[in-house]
Amino acid sequence: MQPTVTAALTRALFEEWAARGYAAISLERVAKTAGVGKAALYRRWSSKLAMVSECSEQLGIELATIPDTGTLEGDVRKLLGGLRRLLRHPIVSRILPDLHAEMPRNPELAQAIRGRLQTERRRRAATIVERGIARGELDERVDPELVNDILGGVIYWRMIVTGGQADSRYLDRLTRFVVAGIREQVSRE
Amino acid sequence: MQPTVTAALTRALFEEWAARGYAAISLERVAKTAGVGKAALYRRWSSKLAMVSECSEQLGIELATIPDTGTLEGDVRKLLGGLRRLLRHPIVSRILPDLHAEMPRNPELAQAIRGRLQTERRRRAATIVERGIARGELDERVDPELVNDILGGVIYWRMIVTGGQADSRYLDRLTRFVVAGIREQVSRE
DNA sequence: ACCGGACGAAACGCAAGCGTTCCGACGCTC
DNA sequence: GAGCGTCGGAACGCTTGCGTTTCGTCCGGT
Repeated sequence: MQPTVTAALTRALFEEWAARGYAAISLERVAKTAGVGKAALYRRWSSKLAMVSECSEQLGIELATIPDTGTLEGDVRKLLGGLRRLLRHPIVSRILPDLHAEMPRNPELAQAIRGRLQTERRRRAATIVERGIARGELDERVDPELVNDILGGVIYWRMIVTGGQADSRYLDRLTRFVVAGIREQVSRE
Repeated sequence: MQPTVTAALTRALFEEWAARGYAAISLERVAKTAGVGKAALYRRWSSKLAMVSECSEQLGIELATIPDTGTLEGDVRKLLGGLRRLLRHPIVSRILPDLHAEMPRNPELAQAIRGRLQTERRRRAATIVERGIARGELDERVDPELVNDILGGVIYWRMIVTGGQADSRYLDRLTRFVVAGIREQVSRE
């Protein structure tokens, strides 16, 4: 098993996925793109689902932990900046919506993804909220789940769904929006 | 051209779309589901793309205008409630993410969708903001675009991407969050 | 120098689905 | 009641892609 061949196949899979969409992935084209025979592919994975499931797990790994900037607003801005960088990636930006569309139809895939990407994301939102509480910036009743939805949802919607861009000015406004919302969420309850 | 046949084909297309995903739509199955010969289908649409493009335009029509509740908070809550009802629809909730994944790969489809759904959505967000300004609840510098992203993005993310549910309590908190954010957005600029 | 495993390439049988064509049946209009 | 258009159903040739198999080759270990 040559590792270079495995790497070439994995990279080719993501290219094919981004270009054609999940359902239209052809392992024939993947092998050809990788400059590899089909036999080498089937020696590693038994089917399309097996290959996709295993390779998908590499998607969310690069998400670094959020550095502590000292303020809630700084942390939020930093997180949004990281998300923007991720969603700008030409491969990721095409694969993510495809993945989300496929998950309800493919329980095995859904389990692999939810177990990895989303747990990680939730953890990061929780970290930010906890820091805010520890600093005294936030009431302890703030719901990390809602904060997580807002941090992820708005920028995902903006960049992926509507195809709009998110410049620094946009991120700044969004940051202020989110911070104000987090504070207000509890102060009136 | 029997209208009942056209209706049966259209309905069958959406069922097939929701069940299999855009790329895996089979017009053979669509015709069979509709209880119709393939000839009847191809007498109406020249290809899969033609059928999907035309039928897609029926998706966003039902979006009613937002009733004026008298307060910004009431309007926002009403809009979110309507979105929740839409996103709970079993067919819509499956087709929408599939559509968003397919749009970057299919310019013709993208144009049809962006021209209909998104323009309509933007208009509704703008209406709410304008009412808020007219009532004196909002500063006139509020950016309707950002408001639109937040209204649509968070609940879409919550219900479609993460597969979570949005109960009334969640919508109430989200409403407070959004209203607070809208106000704060400008007051500090 | 030899031997075995992984390699690229090509062909296999099979299934699905495209868009087309032909058929006989049914219903409406004149 | 004769004629025309649409209907459902079936088959057509064609392409794509699956997963398998068979080659001959190349490279690394002993």
